[in-house]
Amino acid sequence: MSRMPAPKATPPRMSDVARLAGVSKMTVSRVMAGRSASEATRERVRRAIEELGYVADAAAGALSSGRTSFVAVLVPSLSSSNFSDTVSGLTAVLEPQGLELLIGDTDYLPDREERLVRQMLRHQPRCIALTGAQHTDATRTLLQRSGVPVVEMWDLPAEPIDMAVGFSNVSAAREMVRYLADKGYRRIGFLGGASELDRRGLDRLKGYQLEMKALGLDKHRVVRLGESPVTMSHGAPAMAELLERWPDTQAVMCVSDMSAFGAIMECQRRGLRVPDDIAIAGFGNFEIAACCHPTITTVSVDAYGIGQRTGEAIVAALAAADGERATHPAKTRIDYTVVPRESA
Amino acid sequence: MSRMPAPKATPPRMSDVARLAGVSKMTVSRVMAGRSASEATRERVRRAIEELGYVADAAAGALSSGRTSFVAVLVPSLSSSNFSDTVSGLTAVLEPQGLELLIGDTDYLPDREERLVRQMLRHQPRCIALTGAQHTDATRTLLQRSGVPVVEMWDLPAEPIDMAVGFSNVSAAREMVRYLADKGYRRIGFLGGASELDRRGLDRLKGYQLEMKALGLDKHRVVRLGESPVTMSHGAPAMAELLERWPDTQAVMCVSDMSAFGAIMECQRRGLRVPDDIAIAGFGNFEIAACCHPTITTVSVDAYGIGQRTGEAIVAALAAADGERATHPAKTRIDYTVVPRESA
DNA sequence: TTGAAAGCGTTACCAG
DNA sequence: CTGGTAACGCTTTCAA
Repeated sequence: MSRMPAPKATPPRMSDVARLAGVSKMTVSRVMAGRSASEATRERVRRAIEELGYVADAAAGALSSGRTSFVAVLVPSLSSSNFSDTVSGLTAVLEPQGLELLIGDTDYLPDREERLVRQMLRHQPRCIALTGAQHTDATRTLLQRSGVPVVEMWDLPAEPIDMAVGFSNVSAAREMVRYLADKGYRRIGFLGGASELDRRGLDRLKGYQLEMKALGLDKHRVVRLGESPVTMSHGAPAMAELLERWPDTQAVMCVSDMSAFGAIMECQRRGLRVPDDIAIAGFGNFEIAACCHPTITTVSVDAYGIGQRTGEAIVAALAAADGERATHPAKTRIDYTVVPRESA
Repeated sequence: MSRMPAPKATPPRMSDVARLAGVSKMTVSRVMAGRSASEATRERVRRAIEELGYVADAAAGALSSGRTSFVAVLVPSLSSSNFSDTVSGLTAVLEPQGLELLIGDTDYLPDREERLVRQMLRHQPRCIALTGAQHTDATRTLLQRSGVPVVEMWDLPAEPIDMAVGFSNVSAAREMVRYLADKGYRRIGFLGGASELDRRGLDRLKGYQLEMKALGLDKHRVVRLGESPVTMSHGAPAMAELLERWPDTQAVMCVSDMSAFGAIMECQRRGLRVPDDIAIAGFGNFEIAACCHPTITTVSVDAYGIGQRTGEAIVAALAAADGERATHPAKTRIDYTVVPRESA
């Protein structure tokens, strides 16, 4: 098989299509945009497009019309299933609107977020969706000046930059503590909240501490271990350390189902029965929580739904920018629920 | 907190920066590109940019220079950790080159891939990375005509469109069969390969069948269940069916660690010990395979490495396009290895 | 329903 | 080292 001599010449332009169809560029443009044109013309143009394999240049269109079809999304980690689910939810809502996602992975690093925001801004996105409410000052200034609508996801900051779609990680964690306390557990530990960069993890830790205190229980059985994103392998050593320091612990709450899974594995290795000898709870309702043995008691958060609602907020914001007096609430609260399973 | 009256006026342009710095647009352009300019001028321009919060318009730059900094990547599923790892590997190599990823999720649907390819082509990407070698005719034509270099990942087709970075899923599966046979297992089953759209899954099934036949063993203990992406929940019912139909099975090979995990859970539920009563092997070396109990014997594939090598292939292709006579092999073979663990 | 001309904001190219 | 001018490929706007 010989490599083709590259038919690269130069890709066809709209003017080429126009010439072949015997019409003006404008008519081609109109046909492509689905605007008024006689059926006959339309057909001729379509045929010319097909024959030449014409693909319109988005940059030229954007420059000329002054608007792109980009929506920027920044998540801390694409490999966390909850964030990729959020991206799926966003896609589901935005794609039918003809919007395209510009996806970025901040790796939980505020500086990286700043770099990415600057980079995406160069593409004139119609809207930007960020994860969390923690941003560098430069990022805030950048966003402010750009005038691009911003949605913050996965949290409910007191003062969103613009809009927010999420829930209180503090409250969610408190609810889990109450669930465990209701079950009769008193000596409850916490695994996670290690990274200062993962605000949501820290908030869950804070929720644990606040509620334990409110219940008059000891809130110091905390092992902060492992960087975000939280993976399964973090759970085992953290659990080991916790058992080392507080052997009489009755229940352990983990910052994520991932670490809860690792913790359970560690218990099995030590011959501890879950939940008979020690109860373990997770957070996030990842697939594994329902599949492993014992199944993991967790807090279920609709990650895909966060994406959908964010998508809706974006669509509303764009409509509003188009002058249509649409009002979208600045904050959209997402439900979460404690899901009782076998492990706690 | 009152909403700002939108300082949207109109974002600053390069000409605004030029005026404020007292130089021409061209000088601003040069400074931004890091090209020759006296230190004094450079500093004045930088200050003006800073003061105005100027962000260059990528579309205008692309139109003018005739080149973007986009690289398009299409994966079947962003929520599969192996593909998001590949994306990470790509990012690691391409970002330092000033290239930006345009990420798309085909959902294992060839038609969707075609739509996405067309959409990405509108943005004039410098290169396109696809997953697998199965594409619609229209997709191939589209790519061919565009003249954009293409890298196919995760497979090694006989005739790549342009370049390929991957491995033979057939061979990898055969190797796992040999491993199991060497361990003394004879009645070996296979779980997966259900979706006609997941070529890699089908290839693993084919590898199983070929090698079983080569070894003179019965290759019919196959349960094809569950659509791609393969999730944990697919494993349990598939395992149940297999045990129902062939109760004397000694070992089971799964199309993915995800289904292997589900299968193991099903065994535990039935009181079957793994591997004493039945051995189970996975594919992919996902994190769970090393963390669960028993740990899962699997085929390790360097997903991140596929991304890196693809990134390198892309960089080479771009250099070649720039006239630099760089030669990059059309096919890059990625290693895989059977990882013996507890489950088989 | 269709067409011609005028830009959109940047960079390439050539002068100075 | 710096500046003017002419594109880049499309859509807007205005006429016909």
